[in-house]
Amino acid sequence: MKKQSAPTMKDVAREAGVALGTVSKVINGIPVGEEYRLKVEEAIKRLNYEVNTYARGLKMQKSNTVTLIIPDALNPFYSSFAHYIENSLYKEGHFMVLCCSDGILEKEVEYLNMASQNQSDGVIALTYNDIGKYVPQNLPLISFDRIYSNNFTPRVASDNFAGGVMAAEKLMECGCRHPAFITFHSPYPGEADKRKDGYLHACSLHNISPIYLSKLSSSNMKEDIADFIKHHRHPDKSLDFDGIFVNTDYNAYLTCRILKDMGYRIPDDVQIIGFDGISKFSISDELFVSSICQPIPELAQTCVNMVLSKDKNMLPSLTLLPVHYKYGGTTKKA
Amino acid sequence: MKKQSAPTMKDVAREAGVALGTVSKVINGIPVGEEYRLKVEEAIKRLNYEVNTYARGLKMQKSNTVTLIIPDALNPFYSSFAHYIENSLYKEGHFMVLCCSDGILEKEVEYLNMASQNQSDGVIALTYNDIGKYVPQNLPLISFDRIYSNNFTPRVASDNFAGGVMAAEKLMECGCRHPAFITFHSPYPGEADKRKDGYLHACSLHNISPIYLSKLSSSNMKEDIADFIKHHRHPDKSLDFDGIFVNTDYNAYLTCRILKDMGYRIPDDVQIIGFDGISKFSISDELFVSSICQPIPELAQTCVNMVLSKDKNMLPSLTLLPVHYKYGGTTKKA
DNA sequence: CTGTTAGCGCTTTCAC
DNA sequence: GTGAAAGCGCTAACAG
Repeated sequence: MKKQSAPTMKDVAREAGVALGTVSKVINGIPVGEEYRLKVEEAIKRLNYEVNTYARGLKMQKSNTVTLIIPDALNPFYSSFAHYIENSLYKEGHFMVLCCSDGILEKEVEYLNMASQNQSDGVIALTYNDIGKYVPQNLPLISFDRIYSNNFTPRVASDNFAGGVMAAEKLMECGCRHPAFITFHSPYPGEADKRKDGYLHACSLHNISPIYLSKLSSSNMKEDIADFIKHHRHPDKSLDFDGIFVNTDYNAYLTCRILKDMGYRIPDDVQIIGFDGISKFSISDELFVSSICQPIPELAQTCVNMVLSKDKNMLPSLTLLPVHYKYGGTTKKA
Repeated sequence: MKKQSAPTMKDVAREAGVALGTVSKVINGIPVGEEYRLKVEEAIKRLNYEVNTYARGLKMQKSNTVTLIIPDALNPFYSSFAHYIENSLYKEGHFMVLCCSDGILEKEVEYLNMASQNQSDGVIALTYNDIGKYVPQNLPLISFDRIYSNNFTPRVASDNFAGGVMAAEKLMECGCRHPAFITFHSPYPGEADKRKDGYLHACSLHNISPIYLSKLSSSNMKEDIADFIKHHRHPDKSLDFDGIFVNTDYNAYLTCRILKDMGYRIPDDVQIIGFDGISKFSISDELFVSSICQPIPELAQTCVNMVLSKDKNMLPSLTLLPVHYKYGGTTKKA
């Protein structure tokens, strides 16, 4: 019976007529006599040999694998992020283990432990919860946006404050005089909260203090938005606002729908700017709403660079990348 | 200096005062004296011990890891599929290595080799290319939709033929008398081609032979669609068709846009049915177009069951899951 | 520069 | 029942 399993280094050594160590050297690019190298390379090709990464991982205590934890891969922001993380990792010769936590702390912790025991070279996490105290020792972790209670995990995020400012200025530039603001945020603090701060800051520079709705994310955001609008609607149907900055494209889209259902025209009666930059089908270049776009590919690349970086002690504790405005049909053209 | 790396089985054995093999047995659920078991379990807890999956993988030749190859994680169909694959895998105690191939054959082959050398327990592939002859031996592979030239890889797909039939019947039920058909397909044969067959079959039962556009996927599908429509438009603006089945939601959405831009009303002038069942933001339940929906969670579960199945020789070579129609605003309500 | 060898942490005989 | 010991395939230190 023929040998069932994949050829090993030993097989290559026998085939090439050299010692085991020599094969290892050839594979790892350590200088070796020309003729030896050729013999080994031929044998490798002949046997279709591939190094067993488990044996190597066991020896080297590393795996060429990085774990990405996101809430889910349905939300287009998360899945795009995963896509670009994979791309960047691939360029660096690493593979991505993708974990969808559903935002459940227990799952996040379980994935973290798995990453540790599986010798993941690191973890990039985009979580709802504070996993600060559950991070295994010696497991490099980079956080997207969320700040963890260990106060230690380097964070990468978009410049949300600047994005908020940008949203306010764009709305005014497009003729808004009464900007409003809607946000549904998570109970845990993150950079995303700064969208609001930037917006309010920019408004205050114009001596405006916008009306706003600020609540925790929930399942009845639609009703909350509708209530907010009704609360600011006069008997003659006029509104207290002529523009709204909404903290995510999805919420902005909901807001649009509700306003349209009430008979308002977008952007004529109310202009809307969202945040994220999600395009329809994720592959067209058509946004759901005018938006402050996060630079997802660059955010991903930055996370990858950091998680693979050699001297983890030299990593900046916070890295903020610039956002940009993109027209998406819910603002007036300049 | 304290021990840096994670505790090993040896540490547990020392801590518990038992032999190495005993610890292994406890961990693997092999019967062991009650008092020994307790001692070991305590020691494990005390040291916060976790098995090193690389050592185990090296020994066992398996990794609790399954590789998923998709073209990208931007397209919502692919990313949803990835999401549910991950979910199903997690339930079975496995992890998912996600690979985005960009539809490039070389990358697909490279990922396949990686999966083999990384001792992936199997691969689920949704690819553009025919990777049939590059599949490493002994690597369990399940194909989504695509048929490979090795004629050997079990396939899982939606019942596309039934979906085509369903689309035709739904259009007629909604009052269409002149159904048309638009498809942009890949150069490689897959179950998805049957959407057309089913549609034409159902039409022929009604003694109709629909006009249609059938081309290879490309970057200028928009123009192709526009040309097709113009070709079937009369001087009085009337059209040769009053309903179109388009082979994907994305293409259906493009078709909608083009028709609207030309001044036609959807669904009043033309009804449109797509295929896939993609919802806006992937998380709302609002479709882009009325659609024949693929049962993504079930497809994923089926792929996972098959790739992890014990007797690979008993796997059906083709498994077709039922689709269903869902209203999405581009058809008339019954 | 080459070949030999000792483990990496684990599972699994095989004696006891 | 338990414990000792032999590897899984690889790397790296060391001797030749």
